[in-house]
Amino acid sequence: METNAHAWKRKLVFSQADMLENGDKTPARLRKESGSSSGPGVGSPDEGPNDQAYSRKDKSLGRLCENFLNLYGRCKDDDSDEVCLDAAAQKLGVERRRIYDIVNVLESVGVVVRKAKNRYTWHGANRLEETLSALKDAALSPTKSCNDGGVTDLQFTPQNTPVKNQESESETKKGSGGNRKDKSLGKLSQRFVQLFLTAGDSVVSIDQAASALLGSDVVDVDSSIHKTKVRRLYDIANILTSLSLITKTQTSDKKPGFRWLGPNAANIAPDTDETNSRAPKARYEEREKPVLPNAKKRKSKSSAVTPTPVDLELSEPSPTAILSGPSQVDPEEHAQQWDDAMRKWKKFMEAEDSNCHVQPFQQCGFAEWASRFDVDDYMRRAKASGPEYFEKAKTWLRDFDKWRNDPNVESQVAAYYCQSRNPRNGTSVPPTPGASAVTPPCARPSLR
DNA sequence: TTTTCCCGCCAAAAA
DNA sequence: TTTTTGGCGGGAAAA
Repeated sequence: METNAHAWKRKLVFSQADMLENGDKTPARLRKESGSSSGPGVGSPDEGPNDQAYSRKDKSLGRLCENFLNLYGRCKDDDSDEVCLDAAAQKLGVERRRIYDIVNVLESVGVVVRKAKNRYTWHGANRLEETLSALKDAALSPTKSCNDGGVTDLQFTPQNTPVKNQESESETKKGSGGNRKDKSLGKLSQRFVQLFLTAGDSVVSIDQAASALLGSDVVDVDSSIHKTKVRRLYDIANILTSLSLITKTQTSDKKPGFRWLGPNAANIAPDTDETNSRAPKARYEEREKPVLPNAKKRKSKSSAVTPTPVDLELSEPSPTAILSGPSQVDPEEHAQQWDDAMRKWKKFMEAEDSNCHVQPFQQCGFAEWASRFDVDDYMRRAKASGPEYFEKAKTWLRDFDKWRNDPNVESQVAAYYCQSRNPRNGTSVPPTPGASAVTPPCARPSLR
């Protein structure tokens, strides 16, 4: 627990320091005098060589999203669930542009919903499954537009043009006629998620996803349109990763890819008309067409800001727990799921089949369980159950978090599996370099 | 070298 | 018109 708490604190303390340091509109990243990419160097001439130790991980969309979740996912009763983009940018110490990226992806899965200009409503995980269900439904019923049901428009243009035809090579030029919304990050995110929802638990490679989202007629992986799509997919993936909906992994041929960690796709019931009507209202609906002709160029008004220190006093909840908010699901129900997963795990251990693979991780249900476990709620209950329960729970949680947060957990699980199948020695050779054999944490102490 | 992805320009859309 | 939104791709950090 301590460790974990410290990790979170460290992360957040760093963010705060970072905010304070970069309060001006200039990114901490050093811009070369010789000029940035496009356009005149807008960078800051006064930026000295003194800001050293820049690490772009600390600026990543994923990290930023985590901070965003911390900020809005922990609302107490007296807090509003309204998200103001300006305030968010200010509190997080980033340019408004980055907030748009995050919010668009969050909106695509129903975590927030646009309420008005510059304002969103926070829904956390409340609508997640509904949204996923609607997305799955739309993916499976190509003739049905999600628009009808109120869920974020996706997969089809307002004219119901199938995705595959949306982007032909002719459309590659920026600003060219194609519907801008069709290329929006939010929509792309939904289509990306749909790939997982309809593909079972298989790994989706980034190239594969880019090709799928571009349409079957664009196959050249080196084309600029493909590269652009890949860039966007990384943006989206980082945000979805921080929501614990997906995790980075590799395909069988060592290509970068992602695996679904969210609610088990197989368990997400296709949307019915009835549920659809309750689906979150989101906004990629057709906006009124502007009557005005061209807009004007404008000098980039950096909305970055002088951040105000925000109270990010945290314990150590996981982003998923934050997202889930208080008591979404009975923790005892989760305990049951965990025990089931453990039982299945043991069965795998005893099975004759020694085909060493990561499947046990998925099939036992650990991934799903981990993504749904409400740490905050569980720990609250543990505390209420008495000091001895609380101590046990803390110990267990420390192990569990260590296990869960390890990026190599799948290969570790596989390693453990191999080890247990291999009686030759007690210290197995992990199948994946760098992975050490670990056991999943033992059964979670039951409360009262 | 390749992969990852931050960053901010600038155009579309909205007010 | 001004302001908000967000597509896009250069190019640098990280692997």
